[in-house]
Amino acid sequence: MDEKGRTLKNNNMEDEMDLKRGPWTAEEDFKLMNYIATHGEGRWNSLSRCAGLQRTGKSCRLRWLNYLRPDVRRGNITLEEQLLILELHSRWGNRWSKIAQYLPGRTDNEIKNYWRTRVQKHAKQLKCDVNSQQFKDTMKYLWMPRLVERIQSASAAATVATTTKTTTTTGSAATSSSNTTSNNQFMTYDYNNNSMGQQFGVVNNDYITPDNSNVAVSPMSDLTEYYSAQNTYPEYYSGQVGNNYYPDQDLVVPQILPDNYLDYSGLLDEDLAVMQEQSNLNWFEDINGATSSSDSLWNIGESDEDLWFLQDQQQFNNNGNF
DNA sequence: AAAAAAGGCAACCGCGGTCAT
DNA sequence: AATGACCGCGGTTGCCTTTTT
Repeated sequence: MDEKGRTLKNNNMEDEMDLKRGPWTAEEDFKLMNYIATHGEGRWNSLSRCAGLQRTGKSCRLRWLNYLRPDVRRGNITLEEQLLILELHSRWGNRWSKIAQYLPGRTDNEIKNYWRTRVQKHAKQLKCDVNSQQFKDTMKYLWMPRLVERIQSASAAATVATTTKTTTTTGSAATSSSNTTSNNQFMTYDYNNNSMGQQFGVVNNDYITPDNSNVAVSPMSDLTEYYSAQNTYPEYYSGQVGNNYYPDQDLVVPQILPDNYLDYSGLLDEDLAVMQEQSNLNWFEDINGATSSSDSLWNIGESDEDLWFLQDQQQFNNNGNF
């Protein structure tokens, strides 16, 4: 027993025997999947025994939830998912399980790993703590808006492709048309009007269901689904005249404003000024200096993802604004 | 080409909460 | 009410792969 009275060793006789640890074999996976297919999940310790597995119940549960479950989503974290993770983490911190509820098919483990590898890497490159205000500001004012931009342009490109494919218009006409009339205008991030919060940052429980155990994983992200929802539920959106969309005046979402709505509307020039003053801009200067030195941190594994960051920082240095 | 370092990720561990007896 | 088993969460570890030197 430990100091709190808990048993340190599991009393179950089965667990006294040699239990297998480490990576799962295909045969073990097969046993586990087969058993769950016929008997369902839960009661993991007895499940493990009955399935003929020399594993702890915990191990079986983990293997099932993080890997074998049919609705586990594979592949890279999408831009939309990245945006959601950053946003939800800013709100809830390391509540991985809670965050994972809003990313169907993604496990808390995966999100946690994403955070630890990708996000903390950026913090490291900026030579600041991942929990510091400085880094939070970087995420909020640089990273997330940039993600929105990238989502927007990717979406626009997809629309162009679709339009070109399904109409007989010329390529240039199709491009021009889609740039001004597609749903993607909804995604427009207006740096001057600072209206991002009204266009993204909305996690709508109507569209992102925490209980995804029986929901087929859509190839389309939930965020995208939400954005396109303005067509399905036009009553939530008003004031759109023709194809002209004016973010600040037109979007009306009070009825569905969710609990976890993240308000970016307060992002004003004054806020930026305060932010800059508080951080004394030292980190921007550091970045600027680093770019011209041979051991620039931006040279570390320079991918597209890292480059945009550099570009934004430089733009800020040059203009003093975004 | 080989060694070292870093990255990525699956799996494990301890803890606290809940449930069943 | 007390106890032990189970469950789920968040932190951490360790191994395999990839990148860098």
